[in-house]
Amino acid sequence: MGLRPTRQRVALAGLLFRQGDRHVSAESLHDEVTKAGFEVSLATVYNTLHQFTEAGLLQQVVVDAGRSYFDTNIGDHQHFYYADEGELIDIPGAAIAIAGVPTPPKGTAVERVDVIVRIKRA
Amino acid sequence: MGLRPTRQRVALAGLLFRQGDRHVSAESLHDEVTKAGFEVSLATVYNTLHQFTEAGLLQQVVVDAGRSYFDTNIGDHQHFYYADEGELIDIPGAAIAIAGVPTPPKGTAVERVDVIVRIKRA
DNA sequence: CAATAGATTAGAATTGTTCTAAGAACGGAA
DNA sequence: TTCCGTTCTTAGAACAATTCTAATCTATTG
Ligand SMILES: [Mn+2]
Ligand SMILES: [Mn+2]
Ligand SMILES: [Zn+2]
Ligand SMILES: [Zn+2]
Repeated sequence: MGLRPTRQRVALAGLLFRQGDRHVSAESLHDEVTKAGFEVSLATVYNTLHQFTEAGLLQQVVVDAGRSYFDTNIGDHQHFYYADEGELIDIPGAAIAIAGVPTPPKGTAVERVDVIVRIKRA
Repeated sequence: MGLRPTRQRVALAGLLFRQGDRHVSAESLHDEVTKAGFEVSLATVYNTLHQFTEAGLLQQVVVDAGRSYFDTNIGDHQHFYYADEGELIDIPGAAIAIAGVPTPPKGTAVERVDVIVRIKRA
């Protein structure tokens, strides 16, 4: 699965990786690439985000039923999720310590431990 | 918001709370209630699951883009998620210890900390 | 320069979820 | 007990997020 540097993929990669760490939804990235003057369908944005994820360039973070983000920060870290604003905020991996994860069921291995700290207007 | 014991709600509550702890999707519960001989629309199953959640009888667990479960175990606990089988397995709350959650942004407070241990065929 | 295999794209289809408005149940007044 | 305003309930329709599929494009090989 060699990813060719097509017009669509180059445009999306440019937006995703130019600046620092980003949390984007498929929809928001599609808006962005469209406003930047490129013609890319939303389906292609999804395809590309999944391909980049599979290639290890992105991480997918699922926060709500029917709402997921793609994260350019692929290092070990966790998230605050502020549902009122639909906003994801990074928590450095070093900050949170998770102890006591039990042995997973036979025949399986731990792939990733996701922590979402749900926050609310106080 | 007094919930009336309607035919639909009584049927759903019966299925949800008869046996031990359960993780159901709206779709799977709808199948179940239909097979049990009741006529309840899928929209009503969603309504009811959300009402029960708001009433503190259920917890919603979001695992994948477009896949969420409702959990009759409302105590403090966490989950293994076995994506290959779409299966959620409880981890007792006492097992996992989470330390070092940073202070949330000003004006917000922590509502809940969700931990999902994603497991894979080894 | 074919011919072929593999990759790409986006429209269409599907899935999961929420909204809305018509009807049903309730409670108070007469 | 009947009427009536109010609140609650339900499910069809609408919507939103995501995935599928097949037509098209690209690369590779002879
Ligand atoms: Mn989105
Ligand atoms: Mn479902
Ligand atoms: Zn992040
Ligand atoms: Zn559970």
